[in-house]
Amino acid sequence: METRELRYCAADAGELHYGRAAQGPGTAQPPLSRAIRQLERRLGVTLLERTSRTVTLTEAGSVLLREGRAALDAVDAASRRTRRAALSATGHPGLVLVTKAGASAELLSKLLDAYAAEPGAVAVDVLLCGIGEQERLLRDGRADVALLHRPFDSTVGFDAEELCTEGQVAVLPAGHPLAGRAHLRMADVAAVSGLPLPRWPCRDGAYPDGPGPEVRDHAQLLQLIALGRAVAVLPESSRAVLRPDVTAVPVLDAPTVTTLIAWPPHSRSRALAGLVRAATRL
Amino acid sequence: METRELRYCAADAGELHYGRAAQGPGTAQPPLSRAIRQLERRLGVTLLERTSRTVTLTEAGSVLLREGRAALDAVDAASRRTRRAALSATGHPGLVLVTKAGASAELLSKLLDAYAAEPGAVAVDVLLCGIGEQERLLRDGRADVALLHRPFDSTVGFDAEELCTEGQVAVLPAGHPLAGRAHLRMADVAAVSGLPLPRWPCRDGAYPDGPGPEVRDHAQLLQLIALGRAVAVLPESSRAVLRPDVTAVPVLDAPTVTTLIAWPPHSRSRALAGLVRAATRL
DNA sequence: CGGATCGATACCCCTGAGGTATCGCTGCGC
DNA sequence: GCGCAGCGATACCTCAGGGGTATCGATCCG
Repeated sequence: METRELRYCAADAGELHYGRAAQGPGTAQPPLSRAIRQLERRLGVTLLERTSRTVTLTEAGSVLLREGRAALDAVDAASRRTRRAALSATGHPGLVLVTKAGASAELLSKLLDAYAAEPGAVAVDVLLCGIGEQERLLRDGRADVALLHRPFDSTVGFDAEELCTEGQVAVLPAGHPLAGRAHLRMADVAAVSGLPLPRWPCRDGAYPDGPGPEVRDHAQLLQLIALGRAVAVLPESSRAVLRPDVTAVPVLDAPTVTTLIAWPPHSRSRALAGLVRAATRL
Repeated sequence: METRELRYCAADAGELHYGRAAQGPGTAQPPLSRAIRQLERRLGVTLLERTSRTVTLTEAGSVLLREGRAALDAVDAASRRTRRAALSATGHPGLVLVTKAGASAELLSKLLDAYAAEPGAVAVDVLLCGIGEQERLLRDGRADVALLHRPFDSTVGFDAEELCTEGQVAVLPAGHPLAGRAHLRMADVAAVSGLPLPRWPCRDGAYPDGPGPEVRDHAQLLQLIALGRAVAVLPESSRAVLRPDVTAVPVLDAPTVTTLIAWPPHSRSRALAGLVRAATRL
């Protein structure tokens, strides 16, 4: 199987429309149509059920979509990491660390300081990304290492070390009746009428149905909270980055959040090992 | 990057000889030479340092070799799993479980029985493989799930659940002076003169240097022990498969062995989930 | 110094991927 | 009910580029 075929197939299975799908890989509709037909013949499998009006994924097609995307990420990672390995040989041995914007800010700066103080430390580029994007960046080689947060992020498929565990706080508008309490329970937060929990986008960018407002990043979220349109439950450490017009109250029975440092399996870079060592020593 | 280029590159980086490397992917030397040159130009990276007599891997080349092999495995897995998904839709929904020959025999049969008794259980093919091969089989899609043993196998890159933990025993010739002891320590085993620990092959099939005999599987190992040419430290559960001419004595301070069930990340098969559930219930 | 070995190059052939035009089918609207 | 619009499949052409053979040029060995 060639990556071209995988790319075509992924585009088509994603769009379920040959014309639009062809624009992604930058080709025309007939080559795409032929390529998928040929791939189906070679595998002996029907990937797409097509009538002259509609295209639907078969069971096998959805497997190929999922596995194929992972494979394409692996191919991209091979090329990116090779290029970066060559760069680092010529004097620019950098690491790219990715984390969610707004999360673990203090931990991150301590980590960067601690690592920079080590002998042989290399430059670390920090990449701030949106919710759930770390996984992809780590898998396709755009990042070397990530800070993840259990239970929100999955460490599946990566190597990881736990760094710290913390409780969560409810973030409320400053003037809210509950804002004066010493602590809350999840039931209290859930029962706040008029302050629904916000909805975060799924991995495909779509939002689940529900009552809360749609949010995409921390700034949006905090603004909505300050406006009295939402309430959120966040790790304690995010207190450090809260605006003055919102208040944080510990939630005793919220699940604890574990911050981890994660990297692709079989990474054998000395710089990465040093960074992980610095992190676990914090 | 096309898989053809990756295949050529992997072959060449593995052989370090264009002529022989060309035989692997079934082509001639000139196309291979050109393909690698072109890949180098496209990536802007020197992969192989070649004189007119010798070929050596650069740092970047070894990164591409490692990452490229992983990517090729992912592509193979995509094609294999797609084919199997199609088969399972037409009535043959099987799982392939891989484990080291001779290990966890009892646990495995209990697991298979327990799973078979569940409603909706599918056929499970058991694949017995050599040391350290499970990882590869799981990664390239030839197997769906594996029984691994920490600390011998790595679970890096997979999802896993721990099943059980056990101590280890020293396996000695039946007539050996230590065979009568109730228990031993690692120091006792190490001090046994004339009975060195055997050497297992590395992932590339080569053996590390050292005094012990080279072994490749359980049968070989037990025969060597029975002959008085080696001693081994194995998990307790292997007692069940020992020959009568060897004796097992618990080693109190040997590292404990954890048996895990592992599967590729993001597997979403109902059958796999059922098998894992049955395993964790044991 | 000549032969052997190995990677690079030149040259040719031909597969096969891409593009344009068009067909055939289907659902929708008037 | 008929025509039109939208979509995937097909036909046909073009040509880039991958494969093969022969050969060159460099290097190591005897």
